[in-house]
Order: sequence, then structure tokens, then C-alpha cells
Amino acid sequence: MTIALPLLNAEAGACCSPVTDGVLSAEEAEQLARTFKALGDPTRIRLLSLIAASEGGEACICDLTEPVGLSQPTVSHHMKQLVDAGLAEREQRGRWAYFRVVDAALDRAAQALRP
Amino acid sequence: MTIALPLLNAEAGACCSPVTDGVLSAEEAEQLARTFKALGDPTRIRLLSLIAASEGGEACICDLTEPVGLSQPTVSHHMKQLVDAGLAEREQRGRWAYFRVVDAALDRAAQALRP
DNA sequence: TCGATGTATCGACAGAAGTCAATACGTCGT
DNA sequence: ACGACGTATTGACTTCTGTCGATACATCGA
Repeated sequence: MTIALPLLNAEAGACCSPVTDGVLSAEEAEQLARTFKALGDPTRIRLLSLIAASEGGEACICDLTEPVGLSQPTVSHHMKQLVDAGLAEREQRGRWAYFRVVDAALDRAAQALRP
Repeated sequence: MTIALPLLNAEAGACCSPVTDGVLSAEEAEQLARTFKALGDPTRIRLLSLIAASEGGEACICDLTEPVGLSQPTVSHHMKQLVDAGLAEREQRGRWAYFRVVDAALDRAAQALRP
């Protein structure tokens, strides 16, 4: 049973509210939802995939535009979403902006789903 | 490095395409995005949390409406989303509809994020 | 300094998504 | 058979989201 939503078990020694017991608070739920929402678009999933599969684990917008088949502004927009959600990080190097996947963020998300 | 997007490594013996190598296909990305999109709403996260924390691991709409603070139709709508995404399952028992969390689906989602 | 190049931002637009009140549907008890 | 009750569906509305073209910004090379 603990296989299911561990995110739910917000316990850690302290205790709880009347009805909702061991249930995610509204804030915790919102934070998690933000992460999953960023992952909830096929293009962004592919972008993360492409970056992670790139040599060095990083890629610039110019590398991503063509494989994804979308315009440069759109790809830039999606990358901003991913960065804002903490799933990717950006580093300006010369005229290029290099993006990397934030493994820890993916780990946290995964950990919320399974104990 | 394998900590990052394992979803990306679509390898399993067979091999690949020109540019995109070891990268998620469009279909795989869409399937994953569907799951994460369903998880991308704070209300739905809380619903899953509430259900998983309920005794017996199941709950009916009437149990969920009040804790979530939304109307019955809205809760019903969200539960449908979760069921359609395979994250919850529904069982009609008398006049009540009981919902359970599908642990395997959460596991699959988590597995896509970490190897 | 100037032009070229890689990114980000802006404005706009179509479509999706969350929400509710009203209502329809099913099931139980009487 | 009928009324009560739990749930689903419909219709409507607002807000959010993905997308693009045009344009602004920043950095490098000549």
C-alpha cells in the first residue's frame, strides 16, 4: 500500500488536521502540481529527453529547434517553463544558452510518486 | 548521468534514428505527458492523496468534495480525468462510486523520471 | 563600430482546461 | 412505483496555454 502516493504521507513525527490526516497540504499539492504541469507537455518531455541524450548532457536552443519541429520562440518558451519549474538550468556561454537537466528535481518528483 | 531522464533512453537492444539517438519518440512523449498532465493540477494531486490516505485506500465522491472545497460536479470531473489517465480506478457499489489509486501507474510515471 | 548570429520578449490568436449551476441518470428503500 | 440520494453530464464562462511572426537584446568576429 505504501507503493501508492507517498506524497500523501506528509507525516514525519508531527501531526495533523481533523478530517485530512496524513494528506498533502494545499501548498505541497501546488508545488508538486507545478512540477508535474511542466512535465505535462509532450514537447517539454522531448526537450528534456533531447538534452539528457546530448553529449555532455547539455544543449542549446539551436540544437533543439529542428528535432522538435517547432519555432525558435516556442522552444525558448518551453525551456523557460522548464527552468522556472526547476527541471532544467540555463547557462549563457557566448551567444549560446546551454541547458541541462536538473536530475535532483526529477528525483524529487519521482520520490513523490513512490516511497 | 543515468539518474536523469531514463525515459529518454528508449534503447533496449534495437537502435535508432539519425539525429535523435536514445531519445523518446513522439508517441512515448505524448503518453508520458498525458500522465503528467493529469498530475499537473493541485486539486487532482490532493484527490489522489485523500484517496490513498482513506481507510481501505478508497473513497467516494461524497468523501472528497468537502476536503477539497469544490463542487460535486467539479470533483467528479477531476476524478474522470484521473481515471482516463489510468491513475485511478472506479468501482460502482450501490449508489456510491468508489475510487482507488492505481499504484502501478504511479510507479510507471516515477520510473520514467529515474532509472 | 557594424553586421551577423543566437535567444528572449511581445502581441496575437485558437484551443484547452477548471469551475459552477442546472439537470439527467441509476440505484436503493419504502 | 415512487421519492430520495449519490453521481455523471451538459452548457456556459473565464482563464490558462501552446504556437507563431515580428522584433528587441546580447554577443562575437571582422
